[in-house]
Amino acid sequence: MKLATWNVNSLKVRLPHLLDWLAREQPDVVCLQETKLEDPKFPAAELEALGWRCAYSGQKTYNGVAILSRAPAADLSLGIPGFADEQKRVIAATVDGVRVVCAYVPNGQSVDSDKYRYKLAWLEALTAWLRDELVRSPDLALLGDYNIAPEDRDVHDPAAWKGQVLCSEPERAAFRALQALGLKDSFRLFEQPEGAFTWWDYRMNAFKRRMGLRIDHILLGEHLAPRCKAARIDIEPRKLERPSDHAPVIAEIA
DNA sequence: ATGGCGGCTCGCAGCCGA
Repeated sequence: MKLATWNVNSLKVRLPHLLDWLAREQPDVVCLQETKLEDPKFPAAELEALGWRCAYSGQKTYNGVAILSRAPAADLSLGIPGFADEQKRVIAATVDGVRVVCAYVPNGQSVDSDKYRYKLAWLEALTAWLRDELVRSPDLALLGDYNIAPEDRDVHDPAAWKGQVLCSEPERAAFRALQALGLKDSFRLFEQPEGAFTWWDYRMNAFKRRMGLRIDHILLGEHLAPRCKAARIDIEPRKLERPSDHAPVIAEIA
C-alpha cells in the first residue's frame, strides 16, 4: 500500500500536476492539503472518472483537505472531535483497514502571534484525539503538512531558523508528543540524503538554492511502521512551471 | 533589507502562507 501526502497550494491551479503525478506514482491513498476549494467546487467527477474515490472538506481561499483512494473510504470523520474549529484542516477515513488521518496543521505565522498559540492548542487537541483514536485503530497513519521541522537536520540553515516558527522548541515538543503516542516518522526509518526537504519558499530562488525545510510528514502507528518498506520525498513536481511550494511525500507499506 | 513569490478575493491592494 502506497501512502502519500501533498500540500498542493490550490487544487484548482495544481490539478494538472496532481493528475500527472497520480498517473506516474500510482499511489493507493493520497492526502491533500490547501485545496482552497469549497466542496461543490472539488473536482470529484474528474478524479472519480479516473478511478479515485474522493473524500474532502474544504473552504474558500484557505485550508481545505482531501483523501483520494483507490479502495473505498469508510468511517469518514471531519475535524478534531470536541475541538471547535471553523478552519477545514482535518479529514480521516479508513481505507483497506488503515485509519488514514489527513492533517493541515496551522502555520503559526510567528512565535509571538495569536496564530502561534492557536497552532499549539490545535496540536494539543490533535494529540489528545489521536491518543484515543489509536486505541480504536492501531493501524493508523497521520499524513500531512505539520508545519514543523522536527530537527535541525530538517532545516537548510538551522542557525537562521533557530527559535523561529516551524522550528521553535514548543512546536518540536508537540511533534515529539505525537511520536510519544507510538507514531513513527516513516522518513527516518530509512537512510536519507542530507538536505532532504518538502517545502521551499517561492522567493529568492529557494528551491534551486536548496533552501528548504522538511515540514510534511507521514507518521505510522506501531503496527504499520514495521511494515514500512520505503519512504521518500518526490521533488520532481517542484521543478515544474507554476509548482506547489511543497513536494509530495510517500511511504510504502508491505 | 520584514523584502523577495504566488494564490486568493464581491480583486485592481491587501491578506496569508511558511
